[in-house]
Amino acid sequence: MATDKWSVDDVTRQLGVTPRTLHYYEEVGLIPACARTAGGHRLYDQETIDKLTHILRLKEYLGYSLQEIRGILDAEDDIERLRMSYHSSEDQRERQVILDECAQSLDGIVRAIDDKLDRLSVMRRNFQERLDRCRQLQKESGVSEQS
Amino acid sequence: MATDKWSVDDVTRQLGVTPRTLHYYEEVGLIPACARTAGGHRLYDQETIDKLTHILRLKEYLGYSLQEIRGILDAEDDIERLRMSYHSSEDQRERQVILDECAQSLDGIVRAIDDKLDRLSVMRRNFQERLDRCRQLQKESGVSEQS
DNA sequence: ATATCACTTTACGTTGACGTAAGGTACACA
DNA sequence: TGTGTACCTTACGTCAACGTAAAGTGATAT
Repeated sequence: MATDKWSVDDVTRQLGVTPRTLHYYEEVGLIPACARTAGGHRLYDQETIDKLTHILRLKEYLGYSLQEIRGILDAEDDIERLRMSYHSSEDQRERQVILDECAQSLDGIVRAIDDKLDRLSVMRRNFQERLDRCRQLQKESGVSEQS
Repeated sequence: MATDKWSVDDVTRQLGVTPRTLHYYEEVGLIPACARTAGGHRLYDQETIDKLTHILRLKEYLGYSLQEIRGILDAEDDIERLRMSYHSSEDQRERQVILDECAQSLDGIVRAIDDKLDRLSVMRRNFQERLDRCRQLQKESGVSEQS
């Protein structure tokens, strides 16, 4: 039950982003408004830091825009809420609808990643061939220099 | 020896970009200034279309900026020139230097793609697990509705 | 020949994702 | 209790990669 809190400086060091980025993500609603000290300084909890890590990966590795990321996060939050309220199940129909939406969203993401993996593999082969030809030229060039 | 030429409209339809994009890429030197009709309308040849295809893939699939892409294209052009002038070999030292640079550049790209592939795979697994859990909830929810 | 596109150049506008500066307050430490 | 950072809000600035509008010319089909 440590419920540790970290300052802006801590977070920026840990994640390699600027304070402005943290403020901006909060401003556009990507992360929730975090706790504050008596004087108004921000205090980030572990959950938010995890979320930020997730966001940065989606951005850097998958190339999603912040808008798209918000869509993904929303879908994930929906699932989490459903999972929490599993036994309260007020409206089963709505549960089903939300679950369908989430499954579709997640399935879309997985498919998109698969596509990306395929295309990346093709490009990898392509560049590897170029590199091989380049190395071949290097060898030939080296041989001709020996004479 | 057809040396066919295509209009702006042809190219934009084929590649799914706007005329402005073609103009812009020419403006910043990503593609060479193409041939024109007597009246000044652009005529693109196959080579330029191939280059554009390559550029768009680098942009979309690898997420490179136009600046980075120009660097890659330059390296590729260097290799091509070396390949063409193989037997004229004026300055062997310079050949070696250029070849080294190209090999390093290409190697860097391949490594970057490998990194990307790894990270993408990790994220794929991650989202797949989320999807599986979602599907599990769907099943459970469906079962409870049957009662 | 003429109407209708397609295309040209020039140049200002836009959007996302922050950068940066200003002016003031909070925190931590000696 | 001072003092040097760290942080706050507000707000204008920036940069890439185009979008878009204007005003005019070229291509083409009837």
